Amino acid sequence: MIEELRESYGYLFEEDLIVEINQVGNFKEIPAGHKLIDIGDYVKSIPLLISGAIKVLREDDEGDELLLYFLERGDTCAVTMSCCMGHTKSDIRAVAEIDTKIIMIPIQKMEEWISTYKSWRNFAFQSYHNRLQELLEAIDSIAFLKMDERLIKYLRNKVKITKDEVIHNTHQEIAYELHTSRVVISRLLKKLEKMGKIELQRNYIKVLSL
Amino acid sequence: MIEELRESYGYLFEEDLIVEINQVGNFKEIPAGHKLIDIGDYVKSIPLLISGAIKVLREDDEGDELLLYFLERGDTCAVTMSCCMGHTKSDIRAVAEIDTKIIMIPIQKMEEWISTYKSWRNFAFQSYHNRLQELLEAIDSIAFLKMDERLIKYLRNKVKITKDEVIHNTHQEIAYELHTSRVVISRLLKKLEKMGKIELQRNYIKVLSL
DNA sequence: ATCCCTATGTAACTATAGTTACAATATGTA
DNA sequence: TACATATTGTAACTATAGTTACATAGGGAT
Repeated sequence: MIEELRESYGYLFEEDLIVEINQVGNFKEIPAGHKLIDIGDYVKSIPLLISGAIKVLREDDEGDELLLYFLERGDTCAVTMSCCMGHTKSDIRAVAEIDTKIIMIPIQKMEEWISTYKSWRNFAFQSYHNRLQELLEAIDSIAFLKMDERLIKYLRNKVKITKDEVIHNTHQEIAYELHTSRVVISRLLKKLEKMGKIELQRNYIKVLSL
Repeated sequence: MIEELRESYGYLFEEDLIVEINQVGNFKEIPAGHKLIDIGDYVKSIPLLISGAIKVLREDDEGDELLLYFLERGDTCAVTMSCCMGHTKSDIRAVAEIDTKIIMIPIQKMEEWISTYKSWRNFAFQSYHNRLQELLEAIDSIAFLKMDERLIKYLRNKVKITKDEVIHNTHQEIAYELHTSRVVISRLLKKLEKMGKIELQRNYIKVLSL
């Protein structure tokens, strides 16, 4: 397990820190679809991603969702970090998009390392930086793009994250993540199919050229 | 000037740091409407707000804007900080909403203090935390609210930030900040006026009960 | 006063998205 | 096989937002 850690974070952290993460961190394998953190949860540790992908979602009053962004190898969830340090409840939901390996770091260690390891501190700042960028990207999509463009962006991103040109989602699931209705998604997908960009099947979508 | 600094940041920073900020910081008075930072600018210093308010905006491909959030006393712009530390161009625009006093901190000092002053480091993390929250709020508004609700939220916020129940903006200006068209805003404002919530005049809007 | 520019009001229309309703098809299970 | 359930396709309609076009009005400058 320390080899995997070294592989993902060796270029970021000194050996001392890697060893310490290996000691105090809690290695976990998360199956696709499993919920890591929910809205309202008190968070006592933050995840470092070793492999796989985690999607981060926001919820409205009615309980409907909106996909914010994905976390990948080498990422951590700055929003969770932010909750940890502010000792507030989580305001996002995190769900494994594919099978994922993570190391959970307890909050005390996380805060301690900010003082003791410069590389960890830089990592923390860099994570915030990355998350701000992702949120700005999300805002751009929602505020500036129409649903058809958002859908295309979503499909492209899905292929990139899952490394699979076949998207294993129903129209309903896609509608949830884009915070719209199934009928709207079916309509737009059908249009993309007629343009020869995708191929629609039950329970999956094959991306041809987007 | 150090008194104003102490007033706004004394509860956050130790006296040593206050003195140092006073020495290296560049005190500036910004008149309402003045642009502090534009998209694409290289940023070599970050602002600490002493008084007033700064609005932070995002731009789309066509050059149209979207208001993200306001900065107030005790705030700094984490997005700018993030650009500084990543040595990238600014991806937002910052404009004084009202007359504003700030102290500009050069980037080298900012990074130095992260190592030397624990209170500064906490401040930096707290700023990121606050900005993430504001961006999530912005996403909620754009993704989950309809234009009429967004407008009400906007008007309420404007009153709070400017501490003035009279909003000195044209419909066109409001439309820019909400990334919609003037006609839409005029329409919705007229509806609010008919409901007795606001009073419309040329060049300003009086908020009665929102 | 007259002129000009900006701001606002409003109608009519279009475009996009969301909703309702139902048919058709696929897939798994008894 | 027959049935139940989930998924997708589609039409028809409504709601919301964006666009175009033009009228009206305020307020300053000459």
